[in-house]
Amino acid sequence: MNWTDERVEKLKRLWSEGLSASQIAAQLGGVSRNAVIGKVHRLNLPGRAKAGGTIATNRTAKRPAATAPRPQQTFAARPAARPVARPVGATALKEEVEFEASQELVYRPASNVVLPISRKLALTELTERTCKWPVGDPLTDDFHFCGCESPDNSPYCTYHAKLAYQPVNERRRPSAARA
DNA sequence: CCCTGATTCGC
DNA sequence: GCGAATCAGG
Repeated sequence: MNWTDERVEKLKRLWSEGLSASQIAAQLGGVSRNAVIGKVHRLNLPGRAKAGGTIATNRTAKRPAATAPRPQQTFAARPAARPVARPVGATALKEEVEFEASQELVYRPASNVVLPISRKLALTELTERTCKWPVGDPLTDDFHFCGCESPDNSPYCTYHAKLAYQPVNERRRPSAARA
């Protein structure tokens, strides 16, 4: 992934808006936060006043825009298809089925990934370089695809490619042995 | 430990 | 020029 003019421009914009290097890296896709920081320095962009989350306050016209705090994102999974209760009624299977049916799965992204700003593309707007992660319910008008730039050979943007959802419900399957 | 940006230095 | 490794700090 090379620094095209377009990507450099985006980097400058996001940096001036106060996004962190890791967030910018997630938006650009295909680069690490180190790469972003390195590029910022090579471009001689004004750095942050102090490290560690505090946003710079000085200088001409480089006021960081309101850093819209990223809301704690939670994703309510579509209710899983209710398992069909089979006539083969072993107790274990019944418990399994009831367990599945009672699960209200709530997913949250792993803490070390940054949610990209979805471009909300329609299916027909996708290209080889846009993230194809579906968002929303396909049966509604809100359904779209992430559409962020995806790295080479990846159908998804950096975020969605390594997204590791974890069930908040830690409840174990009845048959699972305690560790 | 999580995160942040800054710096170094081999490539 | 690039960015991983590393450092220093909140």
